[in-house]
Parts: sequence; C-alpha cells; structure tokens
Amino acid sequence: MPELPEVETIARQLRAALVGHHFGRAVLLRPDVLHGEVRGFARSIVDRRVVAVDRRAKRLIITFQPQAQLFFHLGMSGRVVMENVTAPPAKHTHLRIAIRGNETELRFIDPRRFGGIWFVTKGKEPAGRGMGEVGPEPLEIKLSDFRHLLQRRARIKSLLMDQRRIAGLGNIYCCEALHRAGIHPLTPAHSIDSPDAARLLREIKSVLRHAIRFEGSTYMDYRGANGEPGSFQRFHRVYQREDQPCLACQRPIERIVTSGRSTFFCPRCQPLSPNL
DNA sequence: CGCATTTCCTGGAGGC
DNA sequence: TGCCTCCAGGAAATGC
Repeated sequence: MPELPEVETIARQLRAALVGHHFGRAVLLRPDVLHGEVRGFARSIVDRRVVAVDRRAKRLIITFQPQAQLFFHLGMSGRVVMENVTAPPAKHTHLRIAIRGNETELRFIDPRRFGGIWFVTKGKEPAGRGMGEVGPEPLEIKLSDFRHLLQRRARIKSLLMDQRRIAGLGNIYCCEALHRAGIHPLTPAHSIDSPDAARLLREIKSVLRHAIRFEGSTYMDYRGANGEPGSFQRFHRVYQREDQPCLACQRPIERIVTSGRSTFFCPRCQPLSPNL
C-alpha cells in the first residue's frame, strides 16, 4: 500500500536512475492501465529526455522534454521498478519503457489494477479516477491551515484519509500518527483542542519523515524502484497489531472498521472522550 | 454535510 | 491437493 513515504522513496530512486536519460522504446502490454493522451503514446515518449521526477500526494510524476508528463498512481499493489532488460518481467507487468544506452528499463507492475498511468502534454492536468483534486502536502502544511482543516464534524481518521483535505496519508500512517498523538480515530475533528492539533500535526510529520528515512513500510506488496522492501514496519505501533500489546501501555491493540477501513488503536493511549 | 455501501481487481487465507 | 468463498483496500460514485 504505497502512501506518501513509499511514493517518495520510489521518486528519489527513480530520480537518480532517470534524470538526464532518454526514454527508448515503450511497450504497453495492458493498454487499459493508460489514461490521458493515449493515442500515439509510445511514439510520443521515445527519445525524450527526462528532466525531473517528483512526488505530489501519492502520485509519482516523471517530466520530460518537451512539455510532457507521466503520472503514476500505484493504488494498492502498483510498483514502478527499474529492472534489467534481460530479466523476465513479473506477472502483471503492464508497461515497459527502455532507457537509451542503459541495460535497465522502467516497469509498471500492478496485479490488482487499482493504479494507473496518465500521459499528458503541454502542461495539461490528468483527470479521472485517482487523479482528483488533492489537498496540501502534510510535510509542508502550516499549523494554522491544519487547524482550519479540523473545523469539521468528520471523524479525525476519515478526515486525514480524505485526499482532498490533506494529501498522501493512507491507512498505515493515519493509524500510526493518531496513536503517537494519543487521539482516538473516531474523535470528531472539531473537538480536538489546539494543543492536541499541534501535537497531531507534529506526529504526522515525524512519522512520515521517519518512514521516508526507512524507505517506507512493506507489509505485503510494496517495493522501492530498486526492488527492495522498506523497513519502517519495524516501527509500527498499531497498524496490523490487533490483539498484540500496546508498546506504550501493554493493553491489547483493537481493530475497528470505519469508512470501510480497518483502523487500529490502543483504547488506553487513545481514549474517546465520553462527553462528546 | 458526513457516513456507509458498492464497485473495481487479484492473491492469499481458510474451510472442507 | 484442489476447489470454493471471503476478504483487503485507495478512490470515487451513490444512497441515506
């Protein structure tokens, strides 16, 4: 489940591998993963020089000359990896792009196909499922703006998961940040007081930076662009730890479902205020 | 407005 | 061993 730290890791690795290089031949094995200006895609990108690789929200953006971009959304099981051209492609490899004068190629692999690729030119914005409007970056948002975000009735976990409000957080890092901040996931956002809001934002930033340092969390599918798993799962305090003791207080971690998602928390460290 | 439900999709887990 | 069913889950559409 690639969230902000996982996509950031892939972006950094791809940046090192791609910037300054030219795309070679592209082979789209599964055309329905490609959106945007689909017509003539392979012809459009061949021989173009990559000038930047960025991340915005959970999206990976490859920019190349002149005036064209590839957006990747990895969904649940998507991977973007650099592999040797002679290595047999994994099952569910949907796109391969050769790199000129290089033995590695870029491969997009996505078994569950919740992810996708968007190709746009002339500064146009991609649109459609997975490419909707997204809120501010959590590592850049100011405390005053974050406080403003919390002025709604929604439960804090649902709000943090809503990409239109704040970008890049998914199930893992929402659960982890809420535990570290001592806030119950079902707390109405507007009832979080000012010091707790500051604490929550601090913990969000801290857990994201820490996770980036450890190249993300690999629970099942996630791999970096170099094929290596992340190791931040070692530091998970609640995610996927149902019935295991809280690392702070020993109470068993509980799992509930909210907004259709598994949500893990410690009932002692994250009490739900009874007067709500 | 906010939340639950459904849809997309596959691999893995559990039942028998 | 193998078949079947169920389930997770990011995002968005739909219903209440």
